[in-house]
Amino acid sequence: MSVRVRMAPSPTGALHIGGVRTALFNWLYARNKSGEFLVRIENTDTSREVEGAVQHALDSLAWLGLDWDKPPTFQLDRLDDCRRVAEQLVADGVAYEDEGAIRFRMPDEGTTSWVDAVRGEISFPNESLEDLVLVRADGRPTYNFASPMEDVWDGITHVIRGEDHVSNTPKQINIIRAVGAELPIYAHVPNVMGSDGKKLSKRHGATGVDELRAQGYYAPALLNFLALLGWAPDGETTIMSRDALVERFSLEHVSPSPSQFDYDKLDWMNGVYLRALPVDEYADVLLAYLREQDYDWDEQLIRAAAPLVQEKIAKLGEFPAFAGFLFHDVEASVDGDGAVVAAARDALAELEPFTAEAIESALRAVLETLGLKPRQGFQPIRIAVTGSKISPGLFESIELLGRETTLARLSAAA
RNA sequence: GCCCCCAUCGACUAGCGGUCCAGGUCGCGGCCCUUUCAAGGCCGUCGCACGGGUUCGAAUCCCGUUGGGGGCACCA
Repeated sequence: MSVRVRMAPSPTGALHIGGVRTALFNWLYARNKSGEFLVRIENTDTSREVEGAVQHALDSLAWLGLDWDKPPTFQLDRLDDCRRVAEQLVADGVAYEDEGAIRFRMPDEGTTSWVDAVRGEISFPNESLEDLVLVRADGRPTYNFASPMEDVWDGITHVIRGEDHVSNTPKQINIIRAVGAELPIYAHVPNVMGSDGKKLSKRHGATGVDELRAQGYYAPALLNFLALLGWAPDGETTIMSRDALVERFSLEHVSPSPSQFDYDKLDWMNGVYLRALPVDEYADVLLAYLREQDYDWDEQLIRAAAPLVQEKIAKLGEFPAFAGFLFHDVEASVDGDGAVVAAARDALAELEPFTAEAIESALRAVLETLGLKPRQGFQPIRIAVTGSKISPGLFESIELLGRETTLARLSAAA
């Protein structure tokens, strides 16, 4: 039988890091097995639904390059089917009415167990299973009823989900058995924790895919990083393309224990991906990011600045602060006495050609004349021109800025 | 409280009884390079939670302790 998996977000907010990681594992498994990856929206709790959350989740998946094979389905659409099954279960004597709701009669003795694809055998004593509400008094099915039924109807072969669902599994297994359907294989993947080992939350930093995107993380890098959270193909390989990830992914190598989200490592990996891009492509990515963030800066200048920053910044979001001086005025400031700055201005005033190479020679000559070491001499010039102690290469920056602006800033500082 | 699960450097992990006085990556420290910041190069630091077994032999298997996580809704 061909593999079919699904991700099942509830539309209650932005897609969370843990949620995409689970989606990613589903997707990788499906692609690895040449199976299908479905998206199902679990929206039976209408009261908690957030406007636009569905589209938001789909956008996040698409941004990461996770494609789905059929139009997304909605749990609420199967309300009638669920009710019908519940009534049948009542007729069969395995469910009963209780204050307007329908409850499923869980077995009282023995155990319910399954072989989890990532954790091995898991067993629950049936006496710990409460009789479960299948259909609420208002007629809406509950999650623990609708979810397994949809898995059955959709022909889901592998239920790959977060470990918070482990304790739901014995309940769902009993329901599926009661309707006489075949059980899927279950795989419970570990949770993603914050840097202190506690549940990932706002205080750890960005927790939504949209936030990560806004900070300038590059989708392929994030994908790679997320895949390595709780999974590793071997002990050596860390940088893997989408295709390599698909080719090597397996449930057996998914770790059963929770892992911490390490922003430092993500930053490093993002830098690795960004630096590896051909310059043109890097410029495209940078430009697209800035437009997405509503910067209306000149395209040609952005493209020209791209090579100056590619090796310097790990996240696209650093660009405005790092190279913004090319696009807007800076506050005039001096570091020490203005002598070098004034001398630099004079040296550049008539310089031809106004290229990085020529600028470097001219400025080095200035330092030589003044008896300054590069470290001492270039810093005041950098601060005058860029408004910051940290910047892209000075000479290239000056060339890009142009003579007029450069001289104006040097004069203002001197 | 009850139920389930997990346990290798600070972090992500490799390891599925001998090839491990434990390997890779991030981070961290040092040095080199250097116009700042990065990047890069070299070197280094740090770990099998603890206690019992099993075995000729255990990071690897079993039991317990401790610690951590998840769950106990007419939420998903």
